[in-house]
Amino acid sequence: MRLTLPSSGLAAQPLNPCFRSLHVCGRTTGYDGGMRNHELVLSWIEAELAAGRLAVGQRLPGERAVAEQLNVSRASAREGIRVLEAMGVVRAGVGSGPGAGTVITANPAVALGSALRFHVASSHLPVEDIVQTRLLLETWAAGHASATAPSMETAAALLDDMDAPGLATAEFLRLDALFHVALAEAAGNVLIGAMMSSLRGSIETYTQQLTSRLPDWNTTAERLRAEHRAIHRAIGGDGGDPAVLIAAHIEGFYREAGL
Amino acid sequence: MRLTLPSSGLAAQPLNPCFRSLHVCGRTTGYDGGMRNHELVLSWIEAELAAGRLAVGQRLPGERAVAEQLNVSRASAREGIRVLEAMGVVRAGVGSGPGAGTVITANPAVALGSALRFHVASSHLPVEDIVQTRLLLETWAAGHASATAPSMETAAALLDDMDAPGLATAEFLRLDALFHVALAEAAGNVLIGAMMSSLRGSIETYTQQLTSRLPDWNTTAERLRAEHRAIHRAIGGDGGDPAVLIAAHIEGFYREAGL
DNA sequence: CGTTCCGGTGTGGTAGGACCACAGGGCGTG
DNA sequence: CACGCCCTGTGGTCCTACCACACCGGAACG
Repeated sequence: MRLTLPSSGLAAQPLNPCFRSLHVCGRTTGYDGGMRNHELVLSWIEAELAAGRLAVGQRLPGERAVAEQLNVSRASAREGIRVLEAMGVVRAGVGSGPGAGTVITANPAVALGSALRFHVASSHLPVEDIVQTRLLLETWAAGHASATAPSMETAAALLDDMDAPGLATAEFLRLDALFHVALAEAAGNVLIGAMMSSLRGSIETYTQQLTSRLPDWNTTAERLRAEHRAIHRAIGGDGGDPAVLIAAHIEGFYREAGL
Repeated sequence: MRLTLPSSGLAAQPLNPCFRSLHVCGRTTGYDGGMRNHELVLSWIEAELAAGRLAVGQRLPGERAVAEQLNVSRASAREGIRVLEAMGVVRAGVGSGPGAGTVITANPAVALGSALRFHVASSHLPVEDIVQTRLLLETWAAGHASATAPSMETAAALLDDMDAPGLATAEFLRLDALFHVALAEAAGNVLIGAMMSSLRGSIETYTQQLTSRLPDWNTTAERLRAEHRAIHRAIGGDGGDPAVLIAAHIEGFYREAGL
């Protein structure tokens, strides 16, 4: 239960490694607190990020440079960077010039999304829990959405797109998901927007399966369109409680699909 | 135990172009959809998980075995496994015997937690958003908590621990965090419990800084203890709305600290 | 017969070197 | 001036060889 090194708590287990053995595994300086080498990379980058020496949009030093700087092998540096990529903190690109190399990004949604998918796959995260959470987040977001938020225009455009005749079901659902995410973003909370985005992604296939259980898709789609318009109007201040409307909207869909 | 490759006929054929192109390096004519090799490992394990061939508690094949099976190098296999570890899907342990090797776990909280920390560090995730989200999740959880949930006993024990005289501030905060997480878990939603746990972890240092701005810690601690008891009683049905109480509890703390 | 010790074995962790595919940028040639 | 080739730096991959670790079974000892 080591609470040392508070600024970077990735190392949960001691896992006392091999590097303090005289000179073999490199880094004779020691004092890594039992951290594996790739975690060393993680905590270093976290510190650089927190100190402002690295910022979104900048490029990370090359893998070889990172490895040399931290006295680890390139493989260890790569492992750390790989984790960062999975967390949506960086984006790797080959070649040279702008856009190449490892660039710092800020995409919390990918981190949550992929992790959620895995835990759903391992049957330790019931889909009902995700749906329930989604309902909670969206209801809150609708209640706090600002009519003047830029994403509200995006939402309006998506509504028009969804009116296109002969739209395939999958395409409709995709636009639907984007619409809901746009609403969540209109509340101005980055975290909740990211969570909504991840949640929708992790239950996307599930939602598609649900549509096949509907009695008549066209009728449902028409109703969804109308409800979307009503929610959008309500956020604009045109009568009605957005939170109530969106809660009914979501619950109605799952109920009709036979939840 | 030999795991079989997801049928797909061409498993016998070199799935990896590494063997075609003069036996060097990967993916010349990739039929892997442009997927990097470590992503191949990820999708394979996800498939095995979804198919039930891998389950929580079981051990993953050794890194060397995974590498050979997917026709990738051990380094690539390790990168994939490292990502899984960061997502809380597996846990790596050296040595032999039970507990050693790469064991499948289910710990969504670590994934969200570490990712959140990084995005806070990169200044793309305001702490206020996290606090706001925490308030939302906890209020909901308190309103849906079951008095008979096992974690309610844990919560009660934590309350007693917090009554210990001469408790250090940091230790009190640690117990406090565990208490709130226990309450969230009592609502029975795995995802929300995991999110709460991550959120608390990612703002832990921030909370500790806040305490230094309080006029008198002892007074505040006494008030927090009383409020905790009241919330716990309310969930047990002993009068009062748990959601209202916990919302006031959280908001009160941040207000007193000068939010 | 029980106990202790020691090496074998399999696991993750690490290092280092090598090569490939890619994308620019600079320089040379037309 | 324009075109095209090579040089350079980047991530991506592979291989091989180690180390540290923890169990486990057989050998040696009391």
